Amino acid sequence: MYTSSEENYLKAILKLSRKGDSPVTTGALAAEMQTTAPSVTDMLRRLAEKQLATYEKYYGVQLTEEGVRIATALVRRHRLWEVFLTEKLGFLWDEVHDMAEQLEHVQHPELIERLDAFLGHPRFDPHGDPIPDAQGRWPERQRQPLSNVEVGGQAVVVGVDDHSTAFLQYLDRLGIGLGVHIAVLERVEYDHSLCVRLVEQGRDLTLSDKAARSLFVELL
Amino acid sequence: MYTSSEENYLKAILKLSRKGDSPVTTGALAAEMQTTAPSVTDMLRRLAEKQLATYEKYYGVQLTEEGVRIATALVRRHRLWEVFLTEKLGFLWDEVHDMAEQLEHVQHPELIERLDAFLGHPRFDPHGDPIPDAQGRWPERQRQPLSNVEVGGQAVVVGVDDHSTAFLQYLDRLGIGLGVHIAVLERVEYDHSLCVRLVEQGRDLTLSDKAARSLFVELL
DNA sequence: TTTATTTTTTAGAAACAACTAAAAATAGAT
DNA sequence: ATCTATTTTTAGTTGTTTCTAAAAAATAAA
Ligand SMILES: [Mn+2]
Ligand SMILES: [Mn+2]
Ligand SMILES: [Mn+2]
Ligand SMILES: [Mn+2]
Repeated sequence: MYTSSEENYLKAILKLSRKGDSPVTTGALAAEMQTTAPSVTDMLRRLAEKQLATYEKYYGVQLTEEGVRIATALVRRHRLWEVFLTEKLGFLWDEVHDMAEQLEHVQHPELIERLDAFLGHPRFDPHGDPIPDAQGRWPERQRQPLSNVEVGGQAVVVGVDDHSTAFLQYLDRLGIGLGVHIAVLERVEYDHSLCVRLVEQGRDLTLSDKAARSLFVELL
Repeated sequence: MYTSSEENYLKAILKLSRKGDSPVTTGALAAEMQTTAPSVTDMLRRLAEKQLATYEKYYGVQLTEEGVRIATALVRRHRLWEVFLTEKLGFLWDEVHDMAEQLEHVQHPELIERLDAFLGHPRFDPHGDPIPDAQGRWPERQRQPLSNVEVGGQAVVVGVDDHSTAFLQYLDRLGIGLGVHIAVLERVEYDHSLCVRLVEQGRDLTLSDKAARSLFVELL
């Protein structure tokens, strides 16, 4: 129905507008898509032409209802494939994104619902990100950065804000992953770094403020 | 590395040349790819340029070693995905080809080997077609059309020559699928149709010559 | 061996998706 | 309000993949 390139733009526009920056600017999209501003302008005209977005010159772009529908379905496909790759094929959470970027474009009316059932209808992906359901509804979960938790508080890791391989592999080496139980022991006032205890492993370690702000947790 | 279009042409050239028509002609490729002769000529030049095929004007095309390697890997990916779709997601054998056509182009160094292991290293796909191994070797099986089996002979269905939805759904309705045990009861001389018994179901039926020639069996 | 038919290639064009360089519009600062 | 800096759009180009129409080559027929 739509090209992979069009779909990637729709997904990027949805991501940026859900982050709050709406309407989405040409420059923000160029940065997100790692391309140039003229390429973005071209595509925005095509998306508007196809009624997937409303585009006003020098102002920005917003998805139409149909655009949101398609972009949300893409996020659903991307994240379900990520679950498949980790749960069924044994890939690590830092390895699956690039494959999912390709798999999400596979078109078939029934495929993704079968995959969803095969995976047991997961609500969150390997990075803790919500998976929209078949109707486009997003599961909600009250999560916050670990850096917000007060000293003495306890929480469970439920997501990451930074999806880079470097950060994910660093977390692996520390023994931190989704579901890990963390107790905040101390906050260093000098650089806001955090001393925490991994409750299950019974191991203490120090996290930089940058790392603590990139970890999402649910309070206990 | 290569575009989906290039990969599709490589796969088609491999298919036709394995069928015996080598070198492959522009016309045969145009028919196989459902496109026009000029499009084929263009692509053959590009494939030759990239050392994936040797192409001589007005003569035909042959894959290079690298071309064979890539095309064989594609067939492997296509057929492993077809196994996944039937075995794990519960699709029927007439539903999986179009999805596999898309999935086969997903690029990743480890993905297909992980999928192969997850599926238990199958050697044949849902249509009975051989799945090349990671080194590009094709499993062999001495199979023949059901129409060749003499009266009184017994055989097991191991493949189909016609992959059309119409034929596959017709077989479903008859109760014929891979692994079904067939006994040939009688050959009608008039139109070469075949009276057979489905041994497990204990049911007798008549197959046209066209159908019997499209069914591959292994003799018992 | 000409002639006619079929097949294949060339020529030219269109749609898509990307780019660089230059012009235009907007936003920010004096 | 004017000038400056940034952002965005326009213009022009490239590469890919497809097509139709016309020319050229190969094959088949007379
Ligand atoms: Mn991802
Ligand atoms: Mn993810
Ligand atoms: Mn197939
Ligand atoms: Mn098959």
